Amino acid sequence: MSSAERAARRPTLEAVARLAGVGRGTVSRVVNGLPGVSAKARTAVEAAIAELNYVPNPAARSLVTSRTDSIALVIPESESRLATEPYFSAVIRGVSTELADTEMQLLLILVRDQRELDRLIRFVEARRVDGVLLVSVHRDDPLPAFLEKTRIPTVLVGRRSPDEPLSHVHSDNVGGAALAVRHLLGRGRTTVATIAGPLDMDVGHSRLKGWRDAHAERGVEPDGSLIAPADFTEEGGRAAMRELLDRRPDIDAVFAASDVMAAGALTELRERGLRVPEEVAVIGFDDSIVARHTVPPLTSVSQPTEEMGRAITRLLLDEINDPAGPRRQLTLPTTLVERRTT
Amino acid sequence: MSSAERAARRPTLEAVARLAGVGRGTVSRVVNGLPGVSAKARTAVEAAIAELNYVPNPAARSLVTSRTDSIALVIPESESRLATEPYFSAVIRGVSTELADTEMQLLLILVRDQRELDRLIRFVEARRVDGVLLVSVHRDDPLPAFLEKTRIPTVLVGRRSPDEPLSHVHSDNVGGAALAVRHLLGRGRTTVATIAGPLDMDVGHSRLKGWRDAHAERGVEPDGSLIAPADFTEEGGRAAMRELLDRRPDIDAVFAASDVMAAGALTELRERGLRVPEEVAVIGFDDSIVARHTVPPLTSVSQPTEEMGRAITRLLLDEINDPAGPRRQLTLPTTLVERRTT
DNA sequence: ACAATCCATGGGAGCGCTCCCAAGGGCGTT
DNA sequence: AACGCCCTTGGGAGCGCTCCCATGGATTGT
Repeated sequence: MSSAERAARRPTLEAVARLAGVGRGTVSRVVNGLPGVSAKARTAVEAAIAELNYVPNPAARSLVTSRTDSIALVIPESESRLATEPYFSAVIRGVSTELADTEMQLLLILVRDQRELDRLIRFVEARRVDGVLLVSVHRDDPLPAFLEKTRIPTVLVGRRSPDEPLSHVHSDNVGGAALAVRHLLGRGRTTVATIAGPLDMDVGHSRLKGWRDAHAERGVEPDGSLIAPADFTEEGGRAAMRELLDRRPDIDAVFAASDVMAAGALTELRERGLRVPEEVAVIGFDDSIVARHTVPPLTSVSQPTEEMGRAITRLLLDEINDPAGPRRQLTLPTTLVERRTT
Repeated sequence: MSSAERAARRPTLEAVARLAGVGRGTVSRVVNGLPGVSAKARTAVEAAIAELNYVPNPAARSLVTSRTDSIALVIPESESRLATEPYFSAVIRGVSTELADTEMQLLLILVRDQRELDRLIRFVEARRVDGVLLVSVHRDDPLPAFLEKTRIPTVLVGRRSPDEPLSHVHSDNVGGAALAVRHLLGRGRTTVATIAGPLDMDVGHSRLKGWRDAHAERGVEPDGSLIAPADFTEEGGRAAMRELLDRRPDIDAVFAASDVMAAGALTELRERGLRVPEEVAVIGFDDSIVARHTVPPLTSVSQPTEEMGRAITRLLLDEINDPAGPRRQLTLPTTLVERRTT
């Protein structure tokens, strides 16, 4: 059976070398696009590769180079968010696009409980990827620290705090939020509340800071009763809106730190019979598809989500190629997209 | 530097064997949970593994076993759909959940253009995964045929046609559609149009068939003017609704083959001042989050998307373990979720 | 024309693991 | 007491590739 097995087996470098009448080294050089191969040899090898339909065995390559040619995208989020947030899809698309002209592959790892976390840790320790992209970081998330310790190339989307040491990409959350609030204030709204994101995340803090900054520019110190933090979910946004309205019936505008939360707020406003935007103006953040679907369509701060996916990928590939280099970071601009809620 | 390098390098099986005072074979047996190891040897090996923090090198293992311990989830869709369809996220969650107590990893591969397709083909030919999950199959998609030819374990979500030879999982599209239309007809609606899915996909056909079946049960042969196919996008749904209304102003109900298309239809109805559900009732399909967000909230046929993700994964793992066995297939039930559009 | 270079080339060594077989030790049987 | 069996064990061979070095031929300079 040995010869039959051998026939069924995929061709190896060796087989190509024999057929092309050259040595293994030469084939390897051709396959990897390395210099130092004569035109004649290259042609012969290429013909042999085509004839045998040769494809290199990645495991064998990986064993000696100790590269895996793949990166992991880690999404540490509860069920609900991945379901709701078009944000993640956009990032995935960006990553995939940037990877398209690479030989790198994308591993998707959802971390929703301890079991999945352990699995990820084992995985990274086995160095089954060359680098890690981590989306949605919480202030005290143990994961970034773990990755840092392991010294595996890592790029975060977002950051734990303003002085994040790891490479990361984030959008100009402070600026974007200020943009939104400035817009509201500039149109005569006087009592602008905010549904903040989780305050254990830098996005939460930064968007809240933007809200504060815009007020400060006008010399006003907004009251704490105008702030209600929520958890980026729709139900959370709705509850926050309810709380805000109960506390401050005089609210005439709301800046929500995400579209999904804004959608929840809109539901609450509708329920209470408050007209949007006449009585209460609303602005969201993310400019996701939900913003186009609310009634009325939601004015929102747009961040280039897909571009963020591309950016983190680029930075990660850089870092993989030069792990000793400095950490990379990038802030992407935000813009205001006006629709009907303002 | 050789000794320094050696020190920095991760521990190998050999190192564990030395420390435990046993042979490589014994360590390998312990690591892989194989029988034929004495309790004493097992204990010694486990201690050594813990002390060295040993993690097996997957590339070395893969080289000899020619398994990769990973599967690919292939999503061959245009930008727009991945963005819009919560469907994909749900499937991903299901897959990930099912994989959680496995050592298998998930590779996500988006195939949006020829370049990405070529890349996928190379990838599968290099056998960089043990199996493939393919979502969203079109009738003449070359991919299933390619996978079949390559003889790599494959499970489809959906099917090319009712006699799909490859393993697959799909929901009861015919039954679900019939459920919806029966509901409409049962409530006194007389002119039930349908916005069909792409007719080059089995889902498109099957849901259309369900619409026909429910009419047939009542002995009516619905007119072709009540059918408008679209492409599962919101804009497509809206255009189809427009067309339908222009053709048949007497329509008093619409069954859309997806929630996203139903959302488009609602927009068009609102624009025309037609009240939902009073003048026109609407039912969607998928019961995705968009169904909860339309105004009014959309009645929809629910399919267990996350369960589909789990199911395809189970079937794929089966098929990987027993590639010679018969092809697997599974039909999952659908239910009607009533909201405010009926 | 001869030496000094340079470039293309072949192939040995080795990456870390699994597979498998031969060997050793303990036990039961007659 | 001698033999046979079974279970545990160690380690050689080999998976397919890259890395690197020694070799030989062609090229250039004087």
